Amino acid sequence: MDKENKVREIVKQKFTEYLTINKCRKTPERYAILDLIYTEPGHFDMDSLYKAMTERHFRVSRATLYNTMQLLLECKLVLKHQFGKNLSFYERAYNNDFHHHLICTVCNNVKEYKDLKLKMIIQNKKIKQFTPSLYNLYIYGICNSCSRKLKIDKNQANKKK
Amino acid sequence: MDKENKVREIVKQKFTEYLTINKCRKTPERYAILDLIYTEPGHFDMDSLYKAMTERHFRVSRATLYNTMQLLLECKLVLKHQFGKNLSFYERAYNNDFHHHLICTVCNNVKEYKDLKLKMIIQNKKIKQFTPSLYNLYIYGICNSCSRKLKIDKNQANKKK
DNA sequence: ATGTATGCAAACCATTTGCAATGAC
DNA sequence: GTCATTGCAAATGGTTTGCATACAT
Repeated sequence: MDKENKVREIVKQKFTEYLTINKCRKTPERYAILDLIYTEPGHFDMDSLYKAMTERHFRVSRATLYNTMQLLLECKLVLKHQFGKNLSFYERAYNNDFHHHLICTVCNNVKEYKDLKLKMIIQNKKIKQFTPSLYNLYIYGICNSCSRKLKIDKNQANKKK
Repeated sequence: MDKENKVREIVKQKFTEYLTINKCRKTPERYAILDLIYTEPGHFDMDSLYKAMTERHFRVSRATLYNTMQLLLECKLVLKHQFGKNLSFYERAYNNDFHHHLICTVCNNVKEYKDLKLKMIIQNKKIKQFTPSLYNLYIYGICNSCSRKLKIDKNQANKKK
């Protein structure tokens, strides 16, 4: 069994545990959604997940998607993000190297940014009167390809003068 | 002139500069919104801002509120946050000590968390192929008053056994 | 058998948009 | 006088909800 399949088995077990403890039913829809989420890394939104489910010939209602996502957030198998826009993004949480996020304010692209040292510093912070469970660091700015384009635009504007 | 009034004068000047450079009109609505935002510290959402404007007997449409907020975000006089919920929060940016955010996942309260050392570490990070302009650190967890309540609930559950 | 979870469609609600009227320049 | 900005009301679009049906237990 390759590593990816092993991960999918493990998260399935974890999900089963969670559903059992919380007296929730183990429906095929819930497992199908979890499985799809763990077939590909990276961020996704609800609409693309909905379409991907359909492509897999396992159509579920949007209501069920949201319901299941809520469970997956609660048992920390999925993380949720909101990068300034009015749209939520999600990503798998298990076996996904924790990373921060770089968001380009020009093209809206999101890049992962891994910094183990920074991660440790934030995680080891002792905070008064608060018990942290997870955190998100979003760094906004301009990515290289956008800043290159902006430079070219600027040069062309100067030439015209 | 007290300090608060001075700050309001300065941000007004900064806004005027921005509007001039970008050839936008200097409407009373825009200045009234900026002024209101800078009369009180802390986070606010659009609805409370809308109501506060009305209370001040300066009613503006929601469209204008959103329009103006966009300008204020662009000239960095206001910061925008999304704490997991489907609602945006804002806060003044000028003369507001930069801070991180602690979000209680039980009561949804948001607390400011100031840590100068952490701030400096994050701000001084050199990131490859990316030019950062601002960042948000959101720490999710359970606040003290909620964890106290949870403990009491747990004890009462045990007594019943 | 019981009641939770599903699909569907309608409702919700923050935000955006189109357009006529206003007013900054 | 011109055209950006406003207010209004309608539209948008992601998310939630209510309810009858299906199905996990």
